[in-house]
Amino acid sequence: MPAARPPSDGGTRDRIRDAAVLRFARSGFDASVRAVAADAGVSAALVIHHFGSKDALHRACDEHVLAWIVASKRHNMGRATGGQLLQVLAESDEYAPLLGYVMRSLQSGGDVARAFVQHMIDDARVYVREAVADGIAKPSVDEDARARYLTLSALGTLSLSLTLDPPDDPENFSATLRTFLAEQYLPMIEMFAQGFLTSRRMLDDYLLYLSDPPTGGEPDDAPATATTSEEP
Amino acid sequence: MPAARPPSDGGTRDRIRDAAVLRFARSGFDASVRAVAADAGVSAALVIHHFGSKDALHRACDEHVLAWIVASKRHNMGRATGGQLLQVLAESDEYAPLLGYVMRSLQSGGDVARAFVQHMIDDARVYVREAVADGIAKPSVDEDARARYLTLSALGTLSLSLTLDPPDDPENFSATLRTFLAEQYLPMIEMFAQGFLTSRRMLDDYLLYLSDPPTGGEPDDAPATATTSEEP
DNA sequence: GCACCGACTGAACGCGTGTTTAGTCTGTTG
DNA sequence: CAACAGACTAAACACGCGTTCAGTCGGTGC
Repeated sequence: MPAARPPSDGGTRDRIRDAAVLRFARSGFDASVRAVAADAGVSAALVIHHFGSKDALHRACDEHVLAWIVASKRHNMGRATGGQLLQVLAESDEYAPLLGYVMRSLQSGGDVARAFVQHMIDDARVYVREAVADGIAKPSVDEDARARYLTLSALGTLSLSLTLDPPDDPENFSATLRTFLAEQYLPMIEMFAQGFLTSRRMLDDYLLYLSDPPTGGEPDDAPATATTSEEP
Repeated sequence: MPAARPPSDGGTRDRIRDAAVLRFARSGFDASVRAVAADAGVSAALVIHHFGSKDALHRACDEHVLAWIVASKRHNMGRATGGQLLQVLAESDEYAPLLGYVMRSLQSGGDVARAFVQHMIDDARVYVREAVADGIAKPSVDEDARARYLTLSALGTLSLSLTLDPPDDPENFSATLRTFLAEQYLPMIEMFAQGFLTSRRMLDDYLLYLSDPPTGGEPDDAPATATTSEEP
């Protein structure tokens, strides 16, 4: 007979899954089944009974978090521009632990990481296109590549920053994100606003180089009359 | 009696350490002591005999890789600009596995990761300062923050990219890095050359906001007379 | 010769892991 | 009531791990 636990709160299986998401976010995916079980207030055997194996539990957590990502994106659509999406999500204390799970996945790879990043890239593509149409952002030679780079860069910088000095309180993702932005927002926006180089020369040289590759097949547009440019 | 192994090549301890660096780079730091021992052609007990514990072996690998970083930086100084440092290092097949080790550390955190990143930041500071002095790069409001951001951004993007789709052959870092650059070089240099936004407005607004914070203590320079700017 | 020492090994120990087993309890269904 | 089903657990199992133990080898100093 279990002691001081609500006899039927909303499905023991879900409670175990939620506890697992939280524990994985806190301690990484090496956390033991027994630790998850203890968090959920059940025995380790019951975890296996409900999910079959630890791997299957991991997959169930992935699916749950992934479903949440899709749902919350649909809900928050239009409420924030691309750059502030994470911030808006993190503000909600309810969803913060789920973002912790996503950050863990980002460090470990796997399907959630890929799917999450792909969603972010798709969003970025939309936001960037709108920004270009509104005259806020400069156009790019390859919009898809830029959206991908911007996303990988933002998430990679955040992930590496968190890995290098882990936050004191991984639970409160909102505070963690604020700390990160307080450090990186200035150089980031400076880069966005004015770039880094004083001239377009390097870019133009590389574009020329692309249109006249030194080896392999020919490109798909320019007739390529210029060489790799050596005059000033 | 050991069978077909050179009786004295250069110290068994060093051979074990080198094997460990390689194995950790390939399989991560969860690789077992027995696996390292098998790679080195010795027994697991001998590994412990020489290093005391697996943790100590890990630390020895860290120190070795760290020492290599310092030495090779000293050697390669001036041979490459900041952005191409990694590329130059990766070209040398001899050092490629060590870079694999560094990338693993970047994903796992710890002292090597911090020290490596700090070295890269220090280098970036120098290179950026020279670039600004030569008129190649635009000056920044906070040069240190920019050097830090540029480094974290570059390494974070690379690390995340490698985590999301791990290379087929983690051994030769050179090919891996070429693949990465082939995908990301264009949007990267585009960002460096022209930035992203069409106007400095967001940056200037943020600078004004910094000089007149809405709460807490006052800043250290401007007398802060402007509000948070709402006119065009 | 003989004692000593460090390199080195195979076998074992202790522990934590994921998983299985056997069984108890509770609610439902005939 | 009897029979079944599923939630749930304590105990055990099998395994891989880092580490320890007891002992063998080969070289060196006396």
